[in-house]
Amino acid sequence: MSAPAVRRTRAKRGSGDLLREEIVAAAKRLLAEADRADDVSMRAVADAVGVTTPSIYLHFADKQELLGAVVADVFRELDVAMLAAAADESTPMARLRSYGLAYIRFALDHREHYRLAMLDPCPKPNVEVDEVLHSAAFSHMQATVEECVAAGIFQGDPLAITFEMWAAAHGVAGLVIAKPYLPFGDVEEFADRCLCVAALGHVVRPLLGADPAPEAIVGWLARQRA
Amino acid sequence: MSAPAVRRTRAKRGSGDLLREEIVAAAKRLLAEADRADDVSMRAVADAVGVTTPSIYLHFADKQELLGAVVADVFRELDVAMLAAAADESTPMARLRSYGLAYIRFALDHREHYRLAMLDPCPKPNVEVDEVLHSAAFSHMQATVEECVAAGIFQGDPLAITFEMWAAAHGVAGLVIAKPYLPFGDVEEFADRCLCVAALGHVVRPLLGADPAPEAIVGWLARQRA
DNA sequence: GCCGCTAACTTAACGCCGCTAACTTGACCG
DNA sequence: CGGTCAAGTTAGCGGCGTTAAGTTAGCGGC
Repeated sequence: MSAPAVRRTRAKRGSGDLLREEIVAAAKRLLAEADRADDVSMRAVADAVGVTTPSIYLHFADKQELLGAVVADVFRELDVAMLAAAADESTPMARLRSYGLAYIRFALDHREHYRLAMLDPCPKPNVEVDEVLHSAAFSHMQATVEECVAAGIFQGDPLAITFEMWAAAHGVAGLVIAKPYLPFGDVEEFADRCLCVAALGHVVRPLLGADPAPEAIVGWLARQRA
Repeated sequence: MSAPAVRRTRAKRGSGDLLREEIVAAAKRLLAEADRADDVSMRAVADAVGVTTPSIYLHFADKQELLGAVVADVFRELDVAMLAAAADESTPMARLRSYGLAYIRFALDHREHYRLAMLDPCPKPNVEVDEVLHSAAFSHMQATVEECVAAGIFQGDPLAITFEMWAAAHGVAGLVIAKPYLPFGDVEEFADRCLCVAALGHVVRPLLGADPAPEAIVGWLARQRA
């Protein structure tokens, strides 16, 4: 296992970026196999590519940057997954639900990548990952929230509402990833309930005034029942 | 800094547990100062206590167990904080809100500890931490949710609802910890909105039937306005 | 009073890690 | 054909978690 699996042939003069892609690919594979990020060492990645460790540093400043590139690469698929999930939905609310479910499913299908992207210490914010997340998950969510606002289903600042929906989805993903042994029951249903509750909350809140106190909620409920 | 700060005197025959507490205390302090868990090394902890590194392994199997003990220790305060926050609230809904806000505030005030407890890889689930979390945060939440169900404010399985509320609170905490530079605005208000929306969602959901489809929600809203 | 036992440590070291400095090789250009 | 410089390599530093084996100090028993 420690012997260099296969010695690559040196890259042609012009293109050292070739190696860069090979490194990312190898790291991506190793990260998917391992279940902890620090089990993937620079030495292991180099070995998988068939190159010595310091060569990696010709293409990435440090390990964080390499992992950032890997995670960004994985999360580019999220865009596709979310669009595909919502392709058949015709109403904004249905799309919002599909987006949320797809987001959570993606997170659970790529736990280590999600952890690196969304659950890790952030000495310096990982620009590449954040860009991908923004352009994929976030922008779809935001656009759909804006549709909901335009349709009068939601009221308020779309950006704030998007963050709130994101927090709801992230909460489900994070909780299930961190504590998978808790009795959530079927995870997909759990996720659906959480998202549904969040969406419902946003729908109802305007009916109660801007910032409803707990008592106001109970009072409203009583009037509803009457 | 590398010289042993102060050499402790050897513990008496009966009580080696004395050192255990000193180690936890030192690790707790170092962890609060550092802002990444792996910046706290076993060597640094040993040095702070005034002992050599292997001595730690007389009391803890490995680093994870030590950090687990530290985190559990910190989270014992969460119980107090949550009770204090809700002390003046007289209705279940108000308590639920206070609990949630206190939980999020605690998480943000102890980011690294919260990360270790709730955002980290879980090769083996950290029993001690989970016990503390369960006996503090979770049991209060659950009891209050049960009150809400008893009062007819919520409907459904209290355990499931508690998990859903926990996911909401965890989502806010996790998102703000991971991406503090995003424009959430005032964090306390953001948290309050998220929790309010989740609670509202749970209040309203029974009015729409068991598992409302997106269109059902929109339809219900239209009827409400009429 | 000293003796052996063992709890409470220490010393020394292993193998891994991320990362760097300094050297070598080989493809291309004139 | 020889110089240049990108694309690697070899060697190694300091730090990490962890372990094996040795040492020291308190305490019960004779």
